[in-house]
Amino acid sequence: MADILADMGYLFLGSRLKRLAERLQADAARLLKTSDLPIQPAQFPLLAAIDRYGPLTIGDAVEALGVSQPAVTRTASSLLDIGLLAASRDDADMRQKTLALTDAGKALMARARAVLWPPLGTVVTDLCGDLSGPLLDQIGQLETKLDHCSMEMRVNTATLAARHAATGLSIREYSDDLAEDFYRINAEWIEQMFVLEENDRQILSHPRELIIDRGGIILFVEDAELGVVGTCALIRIDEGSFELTKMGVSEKARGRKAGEFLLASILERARAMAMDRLYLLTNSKCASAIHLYEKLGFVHDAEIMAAYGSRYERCNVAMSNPL
Amino acid sequence: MADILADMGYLFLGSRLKRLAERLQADAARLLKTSDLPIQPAQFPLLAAIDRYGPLTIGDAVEALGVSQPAVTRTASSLLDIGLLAASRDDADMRQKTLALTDAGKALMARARAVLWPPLGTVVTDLCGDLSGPLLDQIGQLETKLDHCSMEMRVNTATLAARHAATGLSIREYSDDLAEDFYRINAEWIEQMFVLEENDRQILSHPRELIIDRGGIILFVEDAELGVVGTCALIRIDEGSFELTKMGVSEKARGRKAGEFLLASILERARAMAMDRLYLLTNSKCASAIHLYEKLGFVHDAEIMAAYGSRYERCNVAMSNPL
DNA sequence: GGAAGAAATATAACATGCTATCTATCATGA
DNA sequence: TCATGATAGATAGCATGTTATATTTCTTCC
Repeated sequence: MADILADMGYLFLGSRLKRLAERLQADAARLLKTSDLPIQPAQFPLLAAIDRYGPLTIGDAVEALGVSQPAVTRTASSLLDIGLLAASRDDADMRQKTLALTDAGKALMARARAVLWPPLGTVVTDLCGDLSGPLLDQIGQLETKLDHCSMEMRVNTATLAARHAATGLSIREYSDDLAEDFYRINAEWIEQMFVLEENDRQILSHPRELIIDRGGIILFVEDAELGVVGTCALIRIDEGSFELTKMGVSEKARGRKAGEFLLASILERARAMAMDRLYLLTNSKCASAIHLYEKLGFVHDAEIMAAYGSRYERCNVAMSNPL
Repeated sequence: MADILADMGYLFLGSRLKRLAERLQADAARLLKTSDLPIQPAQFPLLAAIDRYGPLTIGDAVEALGVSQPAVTRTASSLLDIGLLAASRDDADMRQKTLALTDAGKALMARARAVLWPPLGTVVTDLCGDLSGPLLDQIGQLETKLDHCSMEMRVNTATLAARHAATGLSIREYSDDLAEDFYRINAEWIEQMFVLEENDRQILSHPRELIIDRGGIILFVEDAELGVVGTCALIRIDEGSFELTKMGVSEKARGRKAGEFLLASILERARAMAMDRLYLLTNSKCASAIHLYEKLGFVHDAEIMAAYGSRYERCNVAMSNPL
């Protein structure tokens, strides 16, 4: 089914912008919730305006926000109710009401500036920086990008990345010049704990053909000094089923949460792909890995074990992620 | 007071898009009303989708519109209520509901295609065609344009223009190569009925300096065969007051509503400029002009007469427009 | 100094988007 | 064949935008 709003072009520009805006706002609402900033997205601009310009009357805020006066009045009321704003009547003019941030309001804005704005700003700037051409084209491109990976996921990933950047770690996408690293890192731990099965060798030797080209993903974690120190793959098994596999972190880089960073990153990507099922197969000897899987939401799954357990000799544990 | 949404750039992109979208939708609502299309702007995409793709189930429509299922269900219900859509349950699957246009719905869409889409499409395409650069810049440019003249006004003007285009008339903005026409057309009628005062001569000789550069407007009406046959100006007297003046149509072009077209066009522009007061000064000898002024909303105004009546020798009638 | 109009907010009513959840029907598998 | 889960749509409830209008307070002018 085609998209009528895109089909009609400029004629339905208003509806299309609204749809895009709602989508961004819905993501913003979820981000505010996960960042533990207990406000609604529409309340943010008013707080930001007062934070930036100092105390404002309702009328000032109407101008600063560019929305209707009743909208500002309602937003202000709700912020007064939850104690983020305080109102004072001016002696000079008892009609006016001056809104100022309370300490709680200041604290909230400080937190927002610290934890939400940096990743959000980066993500939106990057997202829009790539766009080009006429307005409608840019909107179409933006919609396509968001279809592929929502704003929320992008911000979560960026947040995670920022947290680890401080420790010198960063995530890289697959490219052919990383194929060797993919082999090396996995061969290292597999040979140490088990034996390389033919199945392993095939996949490790042909990552582009057997993983990427079939709709899978490979990510790497790179240390600023040590280079590429970890990798992990999602292989598409059938239409909506993916297997998380070939996850390894070099011994020299252990103990720095590189594995957690990698796994969390690939899970973000997985969630953005609307897959039905994500599972993994491993062995009870890999206790620390299993602990990590559990930490990030995987649960033991007998059904998966029964269905796929025979694919590797070494497999005796199966887990799935509810996504 | 600055605009916080613009100030914060990409960070508040969602809110900014929403504001812009609401603005366009509000204008669309007014246009639907004035075009006597008794529906809400959000109902339009559903009708258009069915009109274009044929009968749809609710589920199909969800895909086509790209909004949530409850939104589609509600829109469909309201359109069923007012008789523009008809629903039928499919024998094959009693859960599904197929929506089709009724005769009334088809008639409405036909009318919309005939009277609303052409001017709306033209206006939005023109408006967005001029935009360039990154997304935020284009949004800013679009906002500025709409501040200057709303979507609704632009469409009304375009509609008017289309109606007159059929008779070979079109409106042109001031440009320096039309300065001669401005002088010629006004000198013609003034000299015929009165005498050219020094005041007139100044203004007619320096339209850019004395009108355009001071925030005023000059429009011309052009005939496909006869060339420029009429003109009219709005002069800014002070901050919010404008005087409509120097309106004339060549004798050879009378009787073709060129004057009405011109005056209606400049009034559209005037309304878009949020002026406090718009008045004109004329003489009771100009009976047909006064009739036209009255037709388009001007009323006799003694207060204006008292305040400004002495500016021209020939003035004995003052009128103002409530805008 | 008091009435009238203007200005700053508040309130009401409605349009529309969303998420979450309910209901009715269909499809599937023991 | 019937329970069970999936699917299509309906409903409830909220967020947030709008316009129209009411209320309170100020300003201005006779």
